[in-house]
Amino acid sequence: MKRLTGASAGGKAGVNGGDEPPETQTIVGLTTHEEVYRRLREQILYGGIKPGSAVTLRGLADELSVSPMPVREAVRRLIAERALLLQDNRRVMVAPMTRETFEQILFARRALEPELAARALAKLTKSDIAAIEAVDRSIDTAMRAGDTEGYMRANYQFHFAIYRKSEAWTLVALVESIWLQFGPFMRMAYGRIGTSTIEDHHEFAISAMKKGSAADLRKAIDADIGQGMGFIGEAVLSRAG
Amino acid sequence: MKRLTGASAGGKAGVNGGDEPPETQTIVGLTTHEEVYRRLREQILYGGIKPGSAVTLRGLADELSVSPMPVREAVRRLIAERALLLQDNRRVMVAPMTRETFEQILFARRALEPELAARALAKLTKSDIAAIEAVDRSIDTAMRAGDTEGYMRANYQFHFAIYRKSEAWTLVALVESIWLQFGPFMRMAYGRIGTSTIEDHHEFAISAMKKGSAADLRKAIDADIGQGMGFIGEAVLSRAG
DNA sequence: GGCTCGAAATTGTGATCACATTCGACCTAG
DNA sequence: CTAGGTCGAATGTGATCACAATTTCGAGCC
Repeated sequence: MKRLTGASAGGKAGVNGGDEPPETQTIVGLTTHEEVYRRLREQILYGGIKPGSAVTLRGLADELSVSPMPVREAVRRLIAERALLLQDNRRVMVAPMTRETFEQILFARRALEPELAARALAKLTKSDIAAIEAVDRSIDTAMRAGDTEGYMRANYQFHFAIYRKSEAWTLVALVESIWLQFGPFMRMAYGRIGTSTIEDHHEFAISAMKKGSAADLRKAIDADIGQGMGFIGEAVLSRAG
Repeated sequence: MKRLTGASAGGKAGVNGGDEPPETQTIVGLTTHEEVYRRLREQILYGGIKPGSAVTLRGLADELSVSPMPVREAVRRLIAERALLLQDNRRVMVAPMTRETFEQILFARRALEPELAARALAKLTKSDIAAIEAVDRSIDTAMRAGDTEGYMRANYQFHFAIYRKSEAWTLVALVESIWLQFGPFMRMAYGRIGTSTIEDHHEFAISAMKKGSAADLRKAIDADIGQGMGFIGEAVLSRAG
């Protein structure tokens, strides 16, 4: 069972966790709900929580050994970002995917992500590109090993390492929200199909970055989106509407 | 001073407000924080809160005669939607506008909103169009009267009456988040320039809807965005970077 | 034996308290 | 008169309690 090591800044009212010395090795300066948020966000993004499965405030609180309060705030935030869905029963779950939602996410990604990559292009240094290449190699490794979560983490890093270089924070935030919404389904898709059949458009993207060609980079990103989302579409939406 | 009339569903622990009979005329079924959220959202969207001005949890709670708790959740949600900004001091304010943010919002609007309108086109009935025309007339009225807030409300209604008809909820949610981010600046812009000089692209949009021409509708919406955002750009960003 | 109804447990929501940090005003020293 | 410092008020964060609504599960009835 994971636990949030030690208390962070802010009010430490009431009894302490108990068995740990104060001032543990946690990254200080973060509020507890922020830490809970990041942890949940990762779990959702990399498929740790299956779509349709419900989460409860007290359950998560126990799991992370914190009080329900910071969990409430983290969950509320994730609901606002559409990573979680608040049902009419006021219960919280990972949102299921419909064909319509899927299609809209695909459109939004194609509209925003190639642009983001193009904006990043001018600001990419040699060492940035080298780092991105390294990430791409770890994608290949994970892919060949059949390590789905590793693949997803690396794939996320690959894309956002580029996008963040654009320094277009407003757009990056929009795209991150979109990724949160289809993350769980990526996991389902690769869990069903496997990672071995993925064709790699990242090579084209990297060579486009090296050439400094915005048009080629847009094309590569767009192709990558189309293929990745195609997988999800086939695997997840084949039977349901 | 506004107040949230009566208590809503959910725990009513401790002493009651005091002076009101139970079961007041409020819309029941809504949680308190949801109601607070909508109220704050409106204030932000229509410029009731000036950019850069700070809001406090207890301040808002007193203003609405609720406990700080639902305000916390509402504010947290608005922060996640980027309508409010959590500073390093952990204080909350309406986000200021920078040239970069402005430019990104403009891009995202142009990428998403014409598409949304085009998707709505097929589902628009005669009566829908008539209703939208009525909203457009109220825009004219407010414009001539110099009623900035009325103009903004009606303008918002005009756009989202169309967009919502697309039933593309995922995309609509993205666009709503974007509108929340530039709402306050629209108010500033019109407060400075006035509403009288606004050219009306809505007529073109309406005639495009009547003709059923998706291409024309896209063009009209795009032109409307360009003009509206141009106003904000000139008025708000003329001096600051 | 399958179904229904009711009691107990679980869950989300709101209120209140506790505390560390930060902001602001007032005061004092130069 | 200005700059620096100190103390009090205000604020965000987390914990705990209270309560209504929903869910869950087991006992009783047909």
